[in-house]
Amino acid sequence: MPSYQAPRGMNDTLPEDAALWRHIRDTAERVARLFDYRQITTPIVEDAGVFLRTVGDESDIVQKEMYVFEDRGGDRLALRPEGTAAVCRAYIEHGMGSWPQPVRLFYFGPFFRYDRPQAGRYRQLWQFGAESIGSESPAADAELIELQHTLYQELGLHDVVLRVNSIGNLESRGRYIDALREYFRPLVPGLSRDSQRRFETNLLRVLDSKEEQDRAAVEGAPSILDFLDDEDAAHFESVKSALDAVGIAYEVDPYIVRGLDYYSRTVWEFEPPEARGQSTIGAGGRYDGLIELLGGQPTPGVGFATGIERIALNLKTRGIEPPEPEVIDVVTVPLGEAGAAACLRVARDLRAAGLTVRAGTPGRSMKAALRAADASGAAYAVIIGDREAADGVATLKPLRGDAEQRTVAVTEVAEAIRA
RNA sequence: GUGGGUGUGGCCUAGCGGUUAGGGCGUCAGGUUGUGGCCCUGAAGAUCGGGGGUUCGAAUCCCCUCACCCACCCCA
Repeated sequence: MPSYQAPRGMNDTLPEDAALWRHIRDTAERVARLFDYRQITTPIVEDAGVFLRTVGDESDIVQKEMYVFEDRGGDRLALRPEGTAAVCRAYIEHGMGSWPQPVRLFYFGPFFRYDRPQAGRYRQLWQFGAESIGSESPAADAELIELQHTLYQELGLHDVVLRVNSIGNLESRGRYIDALREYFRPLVPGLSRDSQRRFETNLLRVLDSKEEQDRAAVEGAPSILDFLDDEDAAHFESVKSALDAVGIAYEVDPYIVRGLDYYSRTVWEFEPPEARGQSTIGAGGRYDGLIELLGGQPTPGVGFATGIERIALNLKTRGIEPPEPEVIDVVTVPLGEAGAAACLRVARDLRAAGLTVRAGTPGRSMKAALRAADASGAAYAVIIGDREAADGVATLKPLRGDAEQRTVAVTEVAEAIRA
């Protein structure tokens, strides 16, 4: 019988990565609080309609990446592929429209996409996201971008590049796509094979082509920014001004196209420099029509999501370590029966004093026990054999530096370590 | 979903038709009487991802399958 493996595209996060993950999560939550965003936790499963209605029938997420199943009661449920639609569902369900607007929310949790796995792309992925719902103001867009930017700065990802764009509203986007099609149509024979296919299946993706032979055609293509109406253009200008005001560097990239249908106006993404492949570390945008699609009152919103695995990957490649790695203060070395009992009592007292204590395994030789204690990285070994136990003392042995070991009363080990 | 690459004890890896499948790291034990880090010795641990086939003989060749990686697609 073959032994079990984790499901494809899903990973165990091992203890060695726990501190890094905790650091990312703590930083994200702390930064979110600095902007007065409050946490919302929604179920991992939603009615499939929440995503089917909002993400876009044409999108890959709906077409082929969603885990959908029927429960025993016959309801069609989906493992959530993204956070925004679920948060909006909660906004409507809990009447947040009558809260002070905008409602600022953040979340942290697992999401699921039935993709073909690749480095940085998983079937279960963790995201941190923030949403500001109820404000049409460009100030909200800029606030989210600033929040996200602050997060990366706090984590030490100083070199990530911010690219922003405006994709206007549905009508102007439609006009743009028509114009783009007309522009490329005569050029199709000269395009790469991939781009010829994209011309038919996903026109906007032609703009993303990395093929050298497409470059001239792509560079001459019309820009969506020239198709924005006055209001959308003014909105985008205000977002950029706000970013300028707080000194956040960005690059306007008219070729950014967010994957989800519900986006309008501002869209953005953060990427490591020189990155290829599954490299986008986090992305966001405005989704003014989304709440209405879910049956709520017309309500504007804007938000972003960032991938925890991709952040972790980038921190690792830059050699950034969590500030507080897991440390052991003390390892006990119990020798003999009386020593073992005394060790248990001392360990309990040390833990009560807030020290991390690894209980040494009784029955090992002292040499073996001390080898293990040393390898653990602990600062001290507390040795209690029957000899010490009889006298009510412990041998406190510093494992780092060159201080001498000393004998202290079992009741005073914590004080001795603190001193 | 499409195309390509990889897969040897927990980790890294040698071997690429006939080896008791070798090494390093790690783990455990020991180097005399209760004291670690270096060093030394020993042990456990691999049906060579899984299944099938070719062959007198396969980790080594072929097929299928699974997983990971890369590109596409798409995206966090």
